[in-house]
Amino acid sequence: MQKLLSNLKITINENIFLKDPESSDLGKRIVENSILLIDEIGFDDFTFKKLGTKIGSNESSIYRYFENKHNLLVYLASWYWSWTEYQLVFAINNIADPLKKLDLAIEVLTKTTTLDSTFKHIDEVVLKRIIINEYSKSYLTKQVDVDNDEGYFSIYKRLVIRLKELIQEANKDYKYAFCLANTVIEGSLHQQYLKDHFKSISGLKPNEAPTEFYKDLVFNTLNISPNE
Amino acid sequence: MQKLLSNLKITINENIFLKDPESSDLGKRIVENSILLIDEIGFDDFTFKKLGTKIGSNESSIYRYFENKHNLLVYLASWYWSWTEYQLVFAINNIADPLKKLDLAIEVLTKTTTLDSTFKHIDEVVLKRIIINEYSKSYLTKQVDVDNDEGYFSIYKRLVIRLKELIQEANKDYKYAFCLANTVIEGSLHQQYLKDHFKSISGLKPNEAPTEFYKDLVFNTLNISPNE
DNA sequence: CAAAATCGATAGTAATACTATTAAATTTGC
DNA sequence: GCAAATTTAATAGTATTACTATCGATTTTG
Repeated sequence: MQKLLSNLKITINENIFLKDPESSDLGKRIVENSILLIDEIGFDDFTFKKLGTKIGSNESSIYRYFENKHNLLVYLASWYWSWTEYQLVFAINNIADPLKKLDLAIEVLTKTTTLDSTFKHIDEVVLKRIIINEYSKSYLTKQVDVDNDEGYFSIYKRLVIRLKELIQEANKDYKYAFCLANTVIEGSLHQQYLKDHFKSISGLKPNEAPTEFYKDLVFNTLNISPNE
Repeated sequence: MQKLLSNLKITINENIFLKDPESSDLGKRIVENSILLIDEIGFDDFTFKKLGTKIGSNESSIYRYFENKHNLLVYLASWYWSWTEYQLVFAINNIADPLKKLDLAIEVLTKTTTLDSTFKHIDEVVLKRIIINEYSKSYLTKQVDVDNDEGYFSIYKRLVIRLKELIQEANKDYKYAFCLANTVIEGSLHQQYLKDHFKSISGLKPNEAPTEFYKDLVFNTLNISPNE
């Protein structure tokens, strides 16, 4: 995708990190290479020691940026959802028709991710793979309620609320707008996981995004159809 | 729920365990108490050592039943999905109308779980909570493709295929039967998780199951409605 | 240019996720 | 009913993880 804004900065809740990784070269290398390393060996086998070796730095230095690897994952996820939110906002900006807005929103939220050159140190395609493979591990924990109170998931929740409002705008009488919004956002990740690892029960072809499925699902459920 | 069959035995793929936990008293205590302990402290903090202490047995004895805690989780999940499959099969048995069958299937797959007295050593209500909180960790791993080849997820996949066929029976022309089947089964777990931990974006009330949402979703999407 | 902040290196700890061995207890097979 | 086979408990041990603490050396900044 092309640049949306040349000086766009993604802002992440300060509770998530100890020192802002955007504030130094080392911080950016931590973020950049943690994405590559988690993609390579998986979050479960990922350690700060291995990351330190990869970036030619020390384990203890990484601990000065993030309390632990869990918080680093929350940081990466927040970055991804914030980036996605920007795309959503730009996509529907200046569009008046609620159905067209909803159509574009589903498009942004379910399509295959492409590289955004605005952020040099972040590979969005690889990051998306991490979100698909690891995102649920960031909240399926015993500390989820504490983390939630700290605001760790506020960007994600804001995105769900945005989609919920677009759904409600498109059909004022629909009773399950929140459930449907969650279905599209989280479900889309799951469908993409199935495509790669559970082919026999996935309804998607190797290079297909679940976009058409979700558009059909949402517009039929709301009993409306988007004006083309 | 009442007994379906008094001598029902849930059969689990032999690759998942080293020694069948149903074959001994210790094995049953391992299964029974692992459910309670995982629910209590979460899968991430759960260890065989802690389980050994809880059942007054030894870590090394548990390792004779399961290679590691990951396989134990796969075992518990297989048990849950197999049990769910039985409920589904019995619910739609002898029903001819495809729409009524689909309606009952959604009911079974999305409703709140209640205790089944057929299995004395397994608390299905607690097990369901584990499935909601931990199931995705059983496949979001780097070994997922190997595990899949070993048949670790075959019961789950069979359940998705059953629902897909019911969907297709209800509407022969619908193009996304697999995507929709996955949406109902996996999505239902996610909606129940949100209800407990992300209230502000959950569309469900504290004691509400997502059943009505999914019935509305499926029947509107398929452009049909169940005959009552 | 001095003070403050940052970083790398090293060391250390408790816990985890196992494996191996051995002896005691229990089950079974005849 | 007893010997053989199996199962279990107990102990010990290993490599790795997930940190914390300390301490110079280097870099940044005011």
